[in-house]
Amino acid sequence: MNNIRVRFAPSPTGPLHIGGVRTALYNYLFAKKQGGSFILRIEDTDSNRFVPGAEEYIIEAFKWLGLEFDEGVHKGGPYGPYKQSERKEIYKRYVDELLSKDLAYIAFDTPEELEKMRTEHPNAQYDASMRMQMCNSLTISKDEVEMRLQTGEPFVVRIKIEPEQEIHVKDLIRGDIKVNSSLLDDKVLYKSADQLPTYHLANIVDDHLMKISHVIRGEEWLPSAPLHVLLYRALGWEETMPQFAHLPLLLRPDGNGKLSKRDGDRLGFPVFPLEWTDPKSGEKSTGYREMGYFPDAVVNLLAFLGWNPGTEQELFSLEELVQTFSIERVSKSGAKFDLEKAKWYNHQYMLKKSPSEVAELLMPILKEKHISIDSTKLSQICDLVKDRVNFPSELWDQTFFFFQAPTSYDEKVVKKRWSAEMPNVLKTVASRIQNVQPFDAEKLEVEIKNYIETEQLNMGQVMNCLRLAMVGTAMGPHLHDIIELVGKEESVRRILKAAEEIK
RNA sequence: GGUCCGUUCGUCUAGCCGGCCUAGGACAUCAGGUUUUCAUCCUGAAGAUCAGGGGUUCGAAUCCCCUACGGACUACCA
Repeated sequence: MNNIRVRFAPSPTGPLHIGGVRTALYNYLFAKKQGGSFILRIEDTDSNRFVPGAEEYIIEAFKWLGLEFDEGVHKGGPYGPYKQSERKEIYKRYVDELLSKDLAYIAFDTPEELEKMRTEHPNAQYDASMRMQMCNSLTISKDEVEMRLQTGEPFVVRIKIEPEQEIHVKDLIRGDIKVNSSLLDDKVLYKSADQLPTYHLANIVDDHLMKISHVIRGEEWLPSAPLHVLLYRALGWEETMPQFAHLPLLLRPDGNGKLSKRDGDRLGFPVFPLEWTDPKSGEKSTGYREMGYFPDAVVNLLAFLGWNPGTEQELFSLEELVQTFSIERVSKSGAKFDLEKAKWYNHQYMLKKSPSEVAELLMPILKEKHISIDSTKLSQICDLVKDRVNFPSELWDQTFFFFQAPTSYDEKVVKKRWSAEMPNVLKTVASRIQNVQPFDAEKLEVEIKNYIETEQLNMGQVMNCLRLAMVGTAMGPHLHDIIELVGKEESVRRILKAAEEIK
């Protein structure tokens, strides 16, 4: 382990959004490429928004994706605790330090007073130009501050931003960003109500204490990055400040805007890695896992939403991504999620699976239908159809005829291919295949083709009618393979039945 | 409104330290081919005047400026 340390720091306010998963993935790839550490920290400084189950969900999601943390809430580590609500005392120390250094101040303004200030001065913010008109330790006497504190009056601590300073944020993806400090407001760092810091302070303190070397996070944090730089400076940590990289956002597939849960529901793709049931409303949202996406496919497709290797290779395992990833190749503009490409990725990973792995995917569906089958045979079946499906759920539609006889015959195909002599042709085929030894695709093909050719029948017509008998419609893998796997007895039965029933 | 970030085929993007770009690849689309069928697969086509306008230069998608558009942020949320 070297000194590269990155963290993924979600707040447990609900299920993990797929954009968050991508942020975590980029953090992971960045760290692992350099042999660094990947840390999970839970940012639960907003007690009002806590959602039960969210933390467990996050951990399970990464387990499914195969992204393993080196340190974190669920496995500890040398820089714990990794949950901000358990670090109250730590933050308090630094709040006091900022206060004593006069780099922050105590404010007593009520929500109503703040509201009033904002309506009276529409373009104003709580900053150097405004703070002397507000109720805080800068405007009231020391004694009064003391008295208010004694009586337990709620307060917040705000950072005291020095105006007219030029702040530089160095971003690994976007380069140097300059902002004048006058544009920043005196952000709340700490609230007495729950004795917790806000994101900004907790974030800086934790990243410093946990020796985070690189902060890789979503673009929505870019506007507050200058504030963070100022906080590092105020705490005397600017020398060891982590490097920043702000990732482009994941956008909705149609129109513009940030990807949201609603888009997923409307357009039919998941925005969450795993299924999530809202504990309050009971509303259920599907996940990639439940839709039949493979974790390595999700990792692969997410990696390519905003990054590419610069070569023409598009299929990467997690290990290959680790080797190839570089933060410099992350693009600057937002990426729209493309459902079709997502399906294609899943298909590619379906193709990579062995017949027995695909059989494992089909097994639960068969079990549900009370169908039992020899596992070697099932593997053979799956080998025949795996290149025809994107998701495990499509497997049944491609294989049902191996397990049960068709219950109806596709009228279109009947109309196109059937003729008066077909019943007799089928009967002859049925009797001919009785004697095929061994009963395999190769021998069956010879026998059937031989018959069609010597009798000078129409190959397309006979084969399609035979398929109609075996499958019920014009689809599926090579017919001889189907007949072999369905078996002699059942195949003959189906062919004779079709000869009787199709008119 | 203000601040910051962004803008190459429908989508993800390559290219961006200027000439090899008549802008490359992938997904999707369409057309052929393979196949007894459907799917896969193979081949090909169509698809971007590089957001628009000005510069700089012998030469710009690539550098600079302006405009437009999009997004994020603008909470005692993260």
